[in-house]
Amino acid sequence: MFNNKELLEVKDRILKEAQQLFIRRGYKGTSVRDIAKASGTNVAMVNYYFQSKYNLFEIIFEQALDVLTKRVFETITSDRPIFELIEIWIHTYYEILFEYPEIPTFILNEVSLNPEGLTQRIKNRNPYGAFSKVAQRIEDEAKKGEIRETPAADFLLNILSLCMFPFMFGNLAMTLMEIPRDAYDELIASHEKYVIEFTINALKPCK
Amino acid sequence: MFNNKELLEVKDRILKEAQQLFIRRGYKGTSVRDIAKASGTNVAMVNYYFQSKYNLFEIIFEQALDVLTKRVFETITSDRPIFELIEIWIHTYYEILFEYPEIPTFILNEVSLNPEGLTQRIKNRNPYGAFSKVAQRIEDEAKKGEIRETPAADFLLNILSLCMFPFMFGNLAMTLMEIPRDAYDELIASHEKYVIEFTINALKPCK
DNA sequence: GTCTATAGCGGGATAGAC
DNA sequence: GTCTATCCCGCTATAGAC
Repeated sequence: MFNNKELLEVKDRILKEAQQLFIRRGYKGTSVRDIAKASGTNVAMVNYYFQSKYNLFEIIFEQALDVLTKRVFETITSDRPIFELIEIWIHTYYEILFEYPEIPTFILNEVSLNPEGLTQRIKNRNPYGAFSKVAQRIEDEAKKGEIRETPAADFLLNILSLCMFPFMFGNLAMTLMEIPRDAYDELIASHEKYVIEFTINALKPCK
Repeated sequence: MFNNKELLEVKDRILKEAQQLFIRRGYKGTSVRDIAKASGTNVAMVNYYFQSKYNLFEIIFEQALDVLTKRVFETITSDRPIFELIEIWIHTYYEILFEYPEIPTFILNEVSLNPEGLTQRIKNRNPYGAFSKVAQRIEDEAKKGEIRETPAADFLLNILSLCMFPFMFGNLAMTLMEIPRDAYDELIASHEKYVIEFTINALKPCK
């Protein structure tokens, strides 16, 4: 509901269009004028509701962090069998990124352009909590002989790499291969299965 | 040699500082005034030698592409044994990115902000040539039973993911873990070894 | 709450003196 | 080749009428 632009309150229309523009064109590449025009209002309204461009940007940035972290944190702290957990973990990332493919590029890029201002916002979410639980899990499974000896931090980084990079590479890949969005989506969907298989093969001991 | 700023010609000083600034702050985040000041000259000189900001940017962008592609293309078309080739392939990426860690973020970000203008420049390099040779190689080795059945495109994407993402993630990781550049460099160096092991384990059939 | 008008700054580019 | 001065534009933010 409320897909109709006209039915949304001005404030929400601004938020919605700001999200599109900031994520696609970045902070520097987006002007308050662009946001005002896209949401069918004017510059004064944007500042009336959000005080400043940067303040509006911070709200969008936090929303993007939510998308990338909330569901995944829930998923990886569950008590499923280890290979099932890994499969669902990867699948959750692909499902999220299928819907919001530009978010990893957006976040990493804005953080690298403005580290002082933005990293604290990520730290506030305490990502260590969720990840240390996974680390413990990996250690236990290795002791049981279910998986190979595996440094948890390196493994975590591999999962992030294998899930995020294909979407960050998407724009480039599509134009290089001269295929439209749909076709790349299909490639990505089959890539997900390969990534799961690849990861599980890498972890499984050869008995 | 010529490390001393004063000994370089004005044109080369501008190129050098423009590289730093464009790669670190992006096209939109860098002004011609910044470049002029950093190279100890003025705006008029930058335009005298390079006509426009965008023209100068294109030169820097091409240089960045060179860094990321030239050595790797040579490496992966060699006739080494397959596992040795994979090890050297990954190692080459890590060696390059150790020296220029910001380049993948820079390229992917600028392409996503300006796809029409920049992707043609990548296509011109004909990356298919090198990659199709690797694809053939993977197919042959799978037939011989040296490695598992492996879709070449997916495998290539995994290699890119596992090599590039850790550097793109670097800025964020460093501030999250509250460690300085040196410490992250050490983590990356040991991560390289894990990535090689991980990849080879994923490929090796369990005999 | 909404809008027009404008202040005030920083951007890219160039004219023209030397 | 080099530099100063300047044009003109687009940006963020706000004042003030309604």
